[in-house]
Amino acid sequence: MAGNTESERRPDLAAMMVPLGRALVAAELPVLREHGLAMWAYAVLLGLDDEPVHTQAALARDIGADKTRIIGVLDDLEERGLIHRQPDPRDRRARLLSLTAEGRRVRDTVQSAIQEREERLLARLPEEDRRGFLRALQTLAAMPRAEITGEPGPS
Amino acid sequence: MAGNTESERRPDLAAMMVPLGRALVAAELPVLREHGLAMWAYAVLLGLDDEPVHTQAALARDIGADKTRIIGVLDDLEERGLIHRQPDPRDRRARLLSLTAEGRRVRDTVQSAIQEREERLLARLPEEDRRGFLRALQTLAAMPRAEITGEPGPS
DNA sequence: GCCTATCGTAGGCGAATGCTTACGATGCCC
DNA sequence: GGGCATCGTAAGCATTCGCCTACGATAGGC
Repeated sequence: MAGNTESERRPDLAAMMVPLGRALVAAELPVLREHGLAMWAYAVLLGLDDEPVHTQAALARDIGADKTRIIGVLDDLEERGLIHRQPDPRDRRARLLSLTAEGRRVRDTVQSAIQEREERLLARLPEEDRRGFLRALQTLAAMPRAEITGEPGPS
Repeated sequence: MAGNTESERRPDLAAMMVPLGRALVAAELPVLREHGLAMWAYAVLLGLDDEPVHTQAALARDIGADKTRIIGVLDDLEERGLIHRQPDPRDRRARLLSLTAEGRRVRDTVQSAIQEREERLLARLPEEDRRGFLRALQTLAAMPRAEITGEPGPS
């Protein structure tokens, strides 16, 4: 056993990760619905988080959406006063995107509610596992996709 | 700040887990295609893993698929000699499902290739994080879905 | 024996998604 | 100032997925 510390058979990472992800999303949905947000709308609020400016195309890329598919989402969020969408004076093709104060408030409220649920879940893990889990997850999530797929990527 | 060891802002679990899951699936696809397997077919091979017997409906439930949607997959796998599908003598409505020797071989080959890639990825994590990550992931993945969503479940 | 439920199979519907094309407005390189 | 690229917008297309209905065969309770 000495050199074989973790040779226990385990399921594939994806086989665990994907259903878990689905379940976590399902857990988010009621919270989002309470605030009248769809998943993509929430993703937009999160994507606008720190970035002060943005162009719609860049935002779409960031949150893994299609450029043409978030337009309706942005329309809705703008109408509800959660985001600003002003023409960029320096590039009149682009629209500057930012959260309104209300948008920030909604994002914080929703994210707090969601993460509170998540913390309740994480609390059931042993302390050491939880820390490693969160650190590893953040590390992996921050990796460029090409490093995970092993592809050479779009050279 | 003493009692606040991990208060660093972190993304939502789902926001990390879902894209990561997608990337891991994308990493699996070339391997699967090499062996002529679609994702659902691989899921079936994995689902038949240890269970000696099965009914198609139970298998579908296990791998999170629709009862009516894996029929074609099973047809194909049977035709290729990777699974057995015999009528159950004790319940002539049902079909007993099992892996053939060849099916087991393919499953092992593919899974080894997949997990080898995964190990290369995991190797980039610090040892302690990796252990906690894998343990926590297995714990969470083994939880019934209702415990994650927080729903009372289908009582 | 009847009634109800389950199994496998077939087909279809509606929503979501990724991808593509097109178009007018605009910016940038040279 | 001409050519090319990018931005936002609109529309369409093919695929996938979850879900639902239906149907014949069969089990099982009573």
